[in-house]
Amino acid sequence: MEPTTVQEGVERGDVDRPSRYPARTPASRRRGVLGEEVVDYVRELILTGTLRSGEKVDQQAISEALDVSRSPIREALVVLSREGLVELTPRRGASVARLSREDIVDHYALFGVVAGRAAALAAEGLDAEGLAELRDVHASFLAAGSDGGALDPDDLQQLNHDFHRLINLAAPGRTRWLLRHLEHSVPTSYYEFADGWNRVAVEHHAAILDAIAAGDVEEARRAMEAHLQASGEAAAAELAARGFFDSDDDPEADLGEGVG
Amino acid sequence: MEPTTVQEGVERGDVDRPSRYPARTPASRRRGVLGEEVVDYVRELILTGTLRSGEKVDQQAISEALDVSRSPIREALVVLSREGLVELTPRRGASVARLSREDIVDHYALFGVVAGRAAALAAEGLDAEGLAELRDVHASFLAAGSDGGALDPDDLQQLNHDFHRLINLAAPGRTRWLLRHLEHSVPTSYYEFADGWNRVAVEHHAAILDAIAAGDVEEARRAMEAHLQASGEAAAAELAARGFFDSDDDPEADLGEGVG
DNA sequence: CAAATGAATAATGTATTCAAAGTTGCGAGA
DNA sequence: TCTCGCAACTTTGAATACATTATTCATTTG
Repeated sequence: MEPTTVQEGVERGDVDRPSRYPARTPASRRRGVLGEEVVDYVRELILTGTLRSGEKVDQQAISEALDVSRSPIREALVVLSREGLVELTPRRGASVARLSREDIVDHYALFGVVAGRAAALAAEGLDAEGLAELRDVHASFLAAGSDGGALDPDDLQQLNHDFHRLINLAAPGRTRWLLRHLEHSVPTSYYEFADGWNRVAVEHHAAILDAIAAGDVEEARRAMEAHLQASGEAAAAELAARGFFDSDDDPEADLGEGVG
Repeated sequence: MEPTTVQEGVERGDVDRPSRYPARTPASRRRGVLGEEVVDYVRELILTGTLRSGEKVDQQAISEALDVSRSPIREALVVLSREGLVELTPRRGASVARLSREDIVDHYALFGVVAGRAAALAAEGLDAEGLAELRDVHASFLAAGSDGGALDPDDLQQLNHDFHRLINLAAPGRTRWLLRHLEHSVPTSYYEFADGWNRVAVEHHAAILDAIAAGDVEEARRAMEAHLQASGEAAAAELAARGFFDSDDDPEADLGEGVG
């Protein structure tokens, strides 16, 4: 790339900028997906609360942190703005979207409404094979949950994901497409199986599975909506713990621009 | 532009400045929004059937057509890929998404499910003022529909849009956000009031309005879902007429990859 | 002393350049 | 003649360069 980078002259005391944008250089730097890499990077910064609500997103800082030019960063910011995680203001760049707790809960409610449609369709016409697979995955999930943590969180996350994916397969392509996007633009991986959430999730999944197996369309929809609504509460709690939301009692909150 | 738009997010410090200098946004200022311009341009090319399903999107051609560099074009393609109108393949560029008739119908079904949620919320707690406004808009729409075309399509479109917007105001921010995106990534402006569609729409709107006014949550949801499902059929028909879908009689149809 | 003005600085949006991968077309060999 | 392979051409994706606008900061002025 650029071995002769001009790094001198940056002797200012901005030691906190690199801390907020941790350097990262994955070995798999394939060309053509750099933008996606940046998306994941920034999304994680936002969802983990490193970048606070309303804060300006510094393109150059990301550029230096990931050793990537601003072109893919710009594209990533466009993606994130479509996900609703950042706001683009024409000549003023990107800032972290001001999502309230209500927004998160609402997001999951939407998620539930759409996933409920998928569940209803699954209850209507899921073939025997699909149902068997679904039972299988649920059994594993159930076992893992009862063991009290025999599997690591990643596996639980995978099982949870598989459960939903199998159901969503019953839905048409566009529904699955929207579900993918709704899932990605909000935390699903980190929080979900902390505490006793997997216990709750297992029960929810059981209810959903039963309804689908019984061909009870309305109940499948209702159970799925309830499940994701509860997930929303869990997600909101987790995000709050991370300092994702604006806190009035936080005096250090105004790091960047004094907004409101 | 549109004085009826709900402006949100513009929270620049000085809110009430008793100034004699009214704000003005010159249309000539097209810097910083070039990407949006390209988005609209390409989207129209796709939705009008000029760019056919599966066809490659030529960045250089757009660049020359709009006299714009490839940077904003690239960003526009990212936006369109998030809307599901184009597909980005890592080193092979962008191609028009292969949306089937089923996809369009499904898209509107999703639209209906989400809008149905908004309608349900409206039925739950729309204030008197909002309800009055809604009745007002509907009355205008009804009159225009009965006249048999006294207003031009743009005005009808505007009234239709207002009707839905007023209902959606009862929903939380994220629901409105998703509805906006669902609306934009599919034809809503061109087809809707051709033929006798406005007659049908008026009836649907009446049913929705009645349910909301009566506070019948379930009926409001059902009526809204039915309305958008019907809209989906109309949209699919219009798109088919434009040659949007792959036609079997077109031997040049299979240009790209076969998508399972 | 506060507010306002203007220059200096930084950051953004867009254009342009560059390297790498894809695509195409032609010729050699079976 | 058909197929495979190689080289020239295209196009993409990323980096860099440039022009314009936002922001900061010191100075001035009432």
